[in-house]
Amino acid sequence: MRKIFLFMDTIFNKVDAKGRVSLPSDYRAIVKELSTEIVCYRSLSAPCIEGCLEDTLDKLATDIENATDFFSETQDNLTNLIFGDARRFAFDSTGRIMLSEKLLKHAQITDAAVFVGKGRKFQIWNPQNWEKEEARIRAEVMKNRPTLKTAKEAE
Amino acid sequence: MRKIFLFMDTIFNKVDAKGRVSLPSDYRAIVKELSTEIVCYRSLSAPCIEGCLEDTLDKLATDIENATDFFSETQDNLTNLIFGDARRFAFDSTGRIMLSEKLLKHAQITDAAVFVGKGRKFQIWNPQNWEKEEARIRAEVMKNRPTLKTAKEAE
DNA sequence: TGGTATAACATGGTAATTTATGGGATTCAA
DNA sequence: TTGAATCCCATAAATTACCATGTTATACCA
Repeated sequence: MRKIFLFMDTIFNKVDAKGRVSLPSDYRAIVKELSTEIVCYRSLSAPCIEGCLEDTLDKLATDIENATDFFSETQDNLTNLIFGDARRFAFDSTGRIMLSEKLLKHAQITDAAVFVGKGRKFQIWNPQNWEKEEARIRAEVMKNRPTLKTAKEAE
Repeated sequence: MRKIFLFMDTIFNKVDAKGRVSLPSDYRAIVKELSTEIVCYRSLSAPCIEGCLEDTLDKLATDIENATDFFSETQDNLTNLIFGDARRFAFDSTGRIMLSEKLLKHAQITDAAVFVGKGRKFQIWNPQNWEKEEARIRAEVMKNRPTLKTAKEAE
């Protein structure tokens, strides 16, 4: 098992009439090291789908257990939403997954999708929506370039 | 992985019609200690490509996780921008990588590139642009020579 | 020190492989 | 038995691995 798992890059893929999408090969390579499935859920903060390895959600669960006093009730509620929403998705022999109606609707995805790497996680966007979102983020980050230090203080 | 490695020197290489460039052999020697790949992304502050080992980004991912919480908006923005842009680049048996259109365009590279060592990272420049940038940096540094002490205080 | 042999490297071209994607067949369940 | 989900096959395009050559740098020897 490799030590490093990072979902990266921005990949545009088609969604066919059956709702099938190819998981980018880079992503598959990562997933295959650990299992045959990814976990997806509706993002709580944006009109997109979030995906990760089950390990990542497991780590989140552990973090909550170890820092119960740190987490507020609202954050606790958020985790409930995530675990209640999340589902495993396996990919077939050609590397495609079939996303659910619920997820596609939330992300407004019909015939094309963009996979955006986020390190331990990734997101799946409607291409037009992502284009706007990327511009927004870039503008915001450039306006006040964060350091890890200020990022922490800003919270 | 070796503990000590530094990307150094400035190396000029050609870029062929397919976007292939030889990674300088010194750089390859460093990369080979750990894997067969480097990670490249568009610099946030200059018209050039930045490259490093995946370890370096993995460390960044961990730092972001530790500095912000799972639901942080800051974390969202940072990870989208950095990991959404980065990509792995493997080199073939002759030591070449194939840079993407996106990266080449950002750095205005067409038929030649300059690799500039930066310690843990390195940059890839359009030769003319680098010539100007190097002159600019040198002039600036000479004008007001920084020390590590003042650099730290300035934060 | 000078000259030559050797190895390493950058670079051009081509073959082989992988990937994304469409379509059809098969299975399963309501 | 109808609709949906899964599996399998085909293909075009993009990516990657491989081979060949000239050039440069290095090592070796007289």
